[in-house]
Amino acid sequence: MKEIIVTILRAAIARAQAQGKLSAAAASAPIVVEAPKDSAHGDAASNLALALARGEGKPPRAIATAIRDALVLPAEVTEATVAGPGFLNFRMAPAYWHQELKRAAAQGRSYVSPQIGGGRRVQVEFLSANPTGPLTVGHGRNAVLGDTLARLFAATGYRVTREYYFNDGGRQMKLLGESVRVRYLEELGRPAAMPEDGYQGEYIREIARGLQTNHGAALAENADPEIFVKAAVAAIFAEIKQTCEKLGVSFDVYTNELDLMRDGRVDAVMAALRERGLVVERDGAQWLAGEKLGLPKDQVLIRSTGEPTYRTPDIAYHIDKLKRGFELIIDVFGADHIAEHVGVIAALKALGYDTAPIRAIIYQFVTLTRAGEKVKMSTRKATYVTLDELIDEVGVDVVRFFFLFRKHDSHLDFDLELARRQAPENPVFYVQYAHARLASVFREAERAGLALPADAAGIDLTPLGSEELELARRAVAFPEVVAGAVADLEPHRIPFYLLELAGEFHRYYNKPANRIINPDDPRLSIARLLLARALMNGIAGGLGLLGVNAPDRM
RNA sequence: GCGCCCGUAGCUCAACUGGACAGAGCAUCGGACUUCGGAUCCGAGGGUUGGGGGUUCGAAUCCCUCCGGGCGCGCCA
Repeated sequence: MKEIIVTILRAAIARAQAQGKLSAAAASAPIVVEAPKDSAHGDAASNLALALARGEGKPPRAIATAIRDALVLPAEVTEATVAGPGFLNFRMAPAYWHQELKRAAAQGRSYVSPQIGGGRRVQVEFLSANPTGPLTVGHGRNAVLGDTLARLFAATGYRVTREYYFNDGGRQMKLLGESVRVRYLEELGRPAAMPEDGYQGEYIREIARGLQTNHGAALAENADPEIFVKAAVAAIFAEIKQTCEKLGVSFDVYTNELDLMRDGRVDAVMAALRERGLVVERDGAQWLAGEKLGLPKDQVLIRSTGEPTYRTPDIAYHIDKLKRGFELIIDVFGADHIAEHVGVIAALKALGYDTAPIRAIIYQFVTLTRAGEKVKMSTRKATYVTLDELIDEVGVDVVRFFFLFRKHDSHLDFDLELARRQAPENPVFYVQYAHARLASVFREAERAGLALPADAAGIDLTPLGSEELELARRAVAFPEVVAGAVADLEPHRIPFYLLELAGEFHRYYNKPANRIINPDDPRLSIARLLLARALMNGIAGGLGLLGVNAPDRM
């Protein structure tokens, strides 16, 4: 639709120029066409005349009128009017919507995904939780955001690599191993002192018990600390992967810090930074020269112990990603890591890399609410709620939908009470119910001996009224919503759109006059069934992009 | 103190990235068809978009400033 309008507008500008009604400069103006939110303003609208007003030195409405007079409308467009301050509004012919509707019905749920990727390669790095404990609710937002972005890219014709990066070389790992060792000794009846920042969770004790089962008391003395670390990492990763599987989240590649350190890429980063005079030595440690990079302060790259901080491998990792030739590199992380990311990008730039392919999607924190009360989430305390527990409590569909039902910039308040409710005020069920209803209509149609012909092309859609064309218009706009969500990395637009589409359907469905199945009027019934098919494809397709089920019965 | 994000209806959040009258859900109040699923629908009240200035045809959106909240400012990640 937008393409059609842009084309005729461009032609109209040229004609108006030939008549001397517009200046030559007008041709270079970008033409923006959008679907107005209020359908009274037509099917498509352009602010072209408003945008040109300044350059042309004429009132917007006069320009709009000149353009309208120069328009030659093709058959698909029935009307072009000047409205409001100078908008050009267009109305499409019913036949246009009929054709689009048939396409949406025939293509199945994939009609919602425009093929805009062109096979370009995208890497999405997300979750990237270090194996120090079970996934938290906050990790859940990360996992669902990253996974859904990956699904969106894959569905729209990109080649996607889903990647999980974790730090297994740093101080935290030592602390983890030591925590396990302390619990292990305790299990053997030899109380030991837990390090100050040690991991206190019950899962540490379970890992320790496992070691006791397998090794008895053999690890009590002179054991390689690595044994404790490895046991912990293996056990915790197994649990993380299980939770991800439950959530419908998967990865293609796991990358770890230790490999980057062992094969010299971290050293290479240090050498390159040093070469450019970006490393200063102080207190026995190596620092990244912050001021030279426009950073607020210096940041440690190599500790005085000679071990790198997390920062240096992270730079090496991003270099690796850039070298792998992705056209788009997405980093998904929480707001607490933003300063770190800024530092990595600054370092990459200083080393001469083009960081344009890298785009960060930074989400704000998640709070849990139950009956209006905030649920405290502390790793140390017993009030700790794991992602696993959350999924068990409310189900995968609800978890995924709720995490996506906010712009990533916004704080997310997860209302457990609402999430548990299997009722209309729960948006997940509202959308799923629309799908189940539609499925039920098709079951009913079968009983009534009505079925859509395999080839939709021959179906007569002229019985559809204006209310039905409104629904069609909404359903057919879905691919543009998806395209926008991908371009701007804003998956939240999809659940919001789905809610609107489902709402419009529910309203339509509830009017007795709109009975889809009408044995007395098979022509009307078939036309409405085609509309129903398109709506069903849209809802199922949209939920599919989110990794949420579209049930036929509830 | 400095940096980033946020502030929209009583609550939780949208607003197509500068467009037309700022919209949904929850909560509150009042209603609905004897046929396709009432997990639905219709209606009502509720707003100076935190305050103030600016930019322009036009601002919730951009700029400045103040107020309030979150996160960060580790030889943790």
